[in-house]
Amino acid sequence: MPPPRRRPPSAADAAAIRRPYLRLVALSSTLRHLDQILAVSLASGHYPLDPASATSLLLRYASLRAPHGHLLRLFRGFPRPDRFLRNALLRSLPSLRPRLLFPCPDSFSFAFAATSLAASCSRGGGAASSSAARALHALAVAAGYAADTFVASALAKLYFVLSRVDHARKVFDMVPSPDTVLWNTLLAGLSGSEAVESFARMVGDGSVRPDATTLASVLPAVAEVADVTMGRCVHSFAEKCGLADHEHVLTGLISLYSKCGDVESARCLFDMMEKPDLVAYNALISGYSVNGMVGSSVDLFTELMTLGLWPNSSTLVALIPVHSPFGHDLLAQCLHGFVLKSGFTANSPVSTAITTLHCRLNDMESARKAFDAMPEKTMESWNAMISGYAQNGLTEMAVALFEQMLKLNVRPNPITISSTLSACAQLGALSLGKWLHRIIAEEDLEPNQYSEAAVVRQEAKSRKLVKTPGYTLIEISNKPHVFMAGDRAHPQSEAIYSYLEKLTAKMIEAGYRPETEAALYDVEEEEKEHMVKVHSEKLAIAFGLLSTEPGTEIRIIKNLRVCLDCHNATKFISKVTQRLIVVRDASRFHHFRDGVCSCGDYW
DNA sequence: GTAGGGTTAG
Repeated sequence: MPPPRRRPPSAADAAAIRRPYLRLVALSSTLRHLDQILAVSLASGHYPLDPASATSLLLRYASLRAPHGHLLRLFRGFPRPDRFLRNALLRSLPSLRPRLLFPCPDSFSFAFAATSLAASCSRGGGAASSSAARALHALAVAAGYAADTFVASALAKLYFVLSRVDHARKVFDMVPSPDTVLWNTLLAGLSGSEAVESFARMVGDGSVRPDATTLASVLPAVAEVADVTMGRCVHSFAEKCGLADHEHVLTGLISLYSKCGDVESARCLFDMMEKPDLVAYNALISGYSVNGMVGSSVDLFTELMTLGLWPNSSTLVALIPVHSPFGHDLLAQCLHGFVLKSGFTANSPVSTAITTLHCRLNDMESARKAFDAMPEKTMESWNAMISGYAQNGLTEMAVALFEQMLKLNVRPNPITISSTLSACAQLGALSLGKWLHRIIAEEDLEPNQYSEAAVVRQEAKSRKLVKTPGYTLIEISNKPHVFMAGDRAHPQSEAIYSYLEKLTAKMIEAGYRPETEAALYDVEEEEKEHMVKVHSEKLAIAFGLLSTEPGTEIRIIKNLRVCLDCHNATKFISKVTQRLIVVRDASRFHHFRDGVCSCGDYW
């Protein structure tokens, strides 16, 4: 029997089914549900749908991540789309379709257009996106939407994504009465003192109320520029506003206190959280790591894994102890193993941290493996590997990698250049060094900026009220031991000094002559101290020799640059004791073996 | 039937 003929639906029919239809669409939780609704509409002669139903169907498809082709086909099924439907498609597609703006774009159109352009830019759009952004901005201004806070915040965000802070500020300045969201956009986009100043302006202005997003946006900037006192001020401000319990604000505060070195306060806030999420865990893990508490950081990592939270790249970058003064061979292997197994190898920041870690442990083969495994190397990746080679005395490898970088048309930055220059100097590769200087002069790598940087560093140093005291760290059976110059605080102090005395006699026999004070030049604070004081490196090495079996490698870490006399003495110590001694000082690694140092006496 | 802003790593 043929199916009964249906009469076409009247306007009254359409209105009657719209409400349950919209409800049905809103309740659908899978693409399959939506497909079924669509199929029923077609079969029952209700297609094409009215624009309102079509809009909700399209947005629901988009929110369930339907393929973009599907969204486009759906859209094209409506011969006369209204502005709602056009706006819905503009919002749902991942890159800007300027044609959808016309005719008669409204404030929704501009806000959606800016948002989709920003999304495509953050996925790696280049210079073309910048001109598209300016064109969109000009259209919005011409259409009279420059003062609309919704349009302005979307446009400002777009410019921030494109790193055009100047344009973003202009967008903000065009709005006579910015609302909280627009202020928040500005605060989130600016960094450091600029953000802090704008925050002060916002609060001082008094016309808008800061909310949790305001604080969450400004806290990273406060942490960047401020000391712990200002951090506490912002914290009490948050408390006064009743915003200090908000999860994101708490996370920002945890990060702030961690960066100021107050890990205890950070932990307190973390413990206040009802159910800390991954971001909160990451903030505290990072806090522990940068403050040298690698054990606590690993414990917290274990805790989050036990809770079934899966780490992301930030977790691993925070966890990998590239700042720790100690070597962590076993931890390095574990973490590298985890990165390999969990598929983070392709993540550049993670693999760069792994590269740096291996370089610091002088395991250049593993470092190179991690480096080579990165499908997309960032500037940081190149710099990590090049400076790793340079610091470990593999100067030719450093220069070769630098050349490879240039061949691949990757532009070096000042850090790359200075690492390579230091390698050239060690190699005595004068012509290559000169060539590099020419590159510096030819490319918006002004040689001045290097000398300026040096002046700034010097300035900062001389202004410091308390100079960093020199110390040396040595780890024996997983326990750290710290020595200062002339230190007698160590429980085995007596044994260390008497051993050092005997050792010095042997060294003198082998030809060692202690340097006199006059021979020292350009030295760090500790070296200026009176020569009768025994430098911390010598104490740490003597302790290491005493505490380990013959033949064991000695590995020490000095926070300042190793002095001329200690460098010379260590050469003799390696010879008379037949030990490999690895010293990491403030600028590089030194491998002392049989009276010779890998740095070739250049450091 | 449609909007804009956020916390963590380097």
